[in-house]
Amino acid sequence: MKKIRREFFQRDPLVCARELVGCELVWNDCGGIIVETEAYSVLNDEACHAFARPSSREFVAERPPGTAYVYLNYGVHWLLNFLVKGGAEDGFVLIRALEPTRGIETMKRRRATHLENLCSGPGKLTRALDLRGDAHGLDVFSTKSIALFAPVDPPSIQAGPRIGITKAADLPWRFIATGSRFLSKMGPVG
DNA sequence: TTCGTGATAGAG
DNA sequence: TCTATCACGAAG
Repeated sequence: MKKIRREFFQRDPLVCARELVGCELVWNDCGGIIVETEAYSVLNDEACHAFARPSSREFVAERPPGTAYVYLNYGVHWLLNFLVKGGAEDGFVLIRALEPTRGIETMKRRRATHLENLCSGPGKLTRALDLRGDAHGLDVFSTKSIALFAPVDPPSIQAGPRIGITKAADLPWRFIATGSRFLSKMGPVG
């Protein structure tokens, strides 16, 4: 496992989203292999926060690529994204599911459920990791508590439409590790 | 299928 | 102030 570099996030959101699948995400003592992501672009993507939110556009302008963008959804769930900028387009990658690898017992204590269900959703994984709003704005490349590692053997990846959104729902901007048992929705591409 | 929950933005 | 909206999950 090799730590990924900042240049990783200086490409198109779609490329970043695709290549983050297979990477290991570590938050303090817990973590897992990313098996599902979604790309969001600040350009012409109505589903992206930056489309309608000035504070989000400001975040994009002021922060370096690789910054964690964490927000509360539906008043209940924290969702983890990474800022992508410096390529042809700026955007975000939403982390949607993990295959748990580290701190599994700790995560199970937080989320009393079996392994396949532990991090199989964007709100579930932040809960399992105990990652909350105070992680918002942390730079992956200068913060000890958060880290990303590149895979030794990149997995086979499939693309499909994003989940749970109403705007621009037709774009195939969701990426999954083929055949993973740890996805937010089952089936090849949801 | 429903419903809770809270930050945000834009209207009044 | 108030209200609509939102990339979800769990119970039932």
